[in-house]
Amino acid sequence: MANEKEKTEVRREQIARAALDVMARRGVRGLSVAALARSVGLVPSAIYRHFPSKDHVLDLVLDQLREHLLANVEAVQAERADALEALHALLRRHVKLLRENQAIPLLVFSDQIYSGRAERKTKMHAILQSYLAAVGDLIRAGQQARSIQSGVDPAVAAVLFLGLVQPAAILWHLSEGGFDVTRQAERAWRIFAKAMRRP
Amino acid sequence: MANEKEKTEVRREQIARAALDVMARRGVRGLSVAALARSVGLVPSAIYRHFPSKDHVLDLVLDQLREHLLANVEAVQAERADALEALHALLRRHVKLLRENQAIPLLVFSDQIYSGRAERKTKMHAILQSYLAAVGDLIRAGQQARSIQSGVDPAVAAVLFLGLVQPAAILWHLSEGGFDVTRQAERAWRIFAKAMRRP
DNA sequence: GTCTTTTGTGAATGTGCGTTCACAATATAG
DNA sequence: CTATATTGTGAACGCACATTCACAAAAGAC
Repeated sequence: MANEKEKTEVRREQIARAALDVMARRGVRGLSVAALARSVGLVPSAIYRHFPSKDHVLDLVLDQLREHLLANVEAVQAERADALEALHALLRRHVKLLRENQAIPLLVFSDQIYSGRAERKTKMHAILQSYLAAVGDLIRAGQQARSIQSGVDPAVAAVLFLGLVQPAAILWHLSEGGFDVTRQAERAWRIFAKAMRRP
Repeated sequence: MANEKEKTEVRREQIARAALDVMARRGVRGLSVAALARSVGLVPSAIYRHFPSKDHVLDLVLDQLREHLLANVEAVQAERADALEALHALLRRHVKLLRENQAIPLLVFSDQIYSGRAERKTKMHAILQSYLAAVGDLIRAGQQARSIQSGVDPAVAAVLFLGLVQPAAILWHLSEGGFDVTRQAERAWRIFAKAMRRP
């Protein structure tokens, strides 16, 4: 079935990638070991050469997600001096990330997280926390640089920042791709920025 | 097992209620027919006296959700003249609804919706759409009454309104109830209202 | 080249769970 | 009070699916 043998490290990446693809097409529930293997061009049992269990595949996906999110934060910090502009750029990157990995919202909200092993719930929580902390720091920096109002609580605003995209992502899935997330995020940003910007 | 026989209409309500309870405790994946039956004090097969399938239980839960959401909108329309105050009251009711039915976010985001029968996904979409439409109408009314800025797109703001709560609800679940949704919603509202209110 | 390790295969196992069905108990109608 | 409909029970069926295992093939070491 496999065209050729591959090193485990290569396969692990392929499998994590395939997991996202399968979930994007068939939903989280549709991610069976069989479907996963088929998508990579392997036989179900071969998955276990590279992962001790299906759970560990999702763990790797989550690890990659965390790295991607934090890389986005670092990138916008490096390329934008103004905090509000950095946040705006981060929002665009966030939307791009979700558009290119449509399964992410499905996974993040899935009961694979909430009913699964407690460790995974903890891991997901940690990912969100570190992202929120980074966004909060960005906002705090903006307040010190006098470009963001000092009255807003950075932690509160960071959570609201997530809210600029989250409902839109849900709508995008419910509408089978008919809802324009990019447009919604851009317009919601204007509202958000209006309240954040210092007069 | 059952203390006594009950009419189907009573049982259906009990079962729908129990479904939310079980999901709140064990997650959506933990909602087995067995767990559901046990929670009502029945034997698994008895569920099928009142519902043709487990799917139909969730359908009823969704129907009740829609009614509850729309009832909230009508209530705040009746009790508040000012649109922004009505929206604020709606937010509080929304938070209360989620706090009293902790399983709602889990269900709404679950793959029971996204990987299940297409009809349920459609139904969920319709529920969200009608809620968003109602919120949009509220905002439009506020614009005509000159209490809300005319520059904002009501549809965009309605989606953002959902974003005031949605990430908070996720965090609440991830933190095992440690995150204060009410507080977050209240403070996020101030930011939101600042951008919406007419100067 | 031979030996060892790594990767892939196909069949089999076990389990959880939705659903069905024949039968029992209770309520309702006439 | 009797007949019928409604509701509840326990056992059994079947299916989807994660996981295991003995064996095969390719890669790497020496």
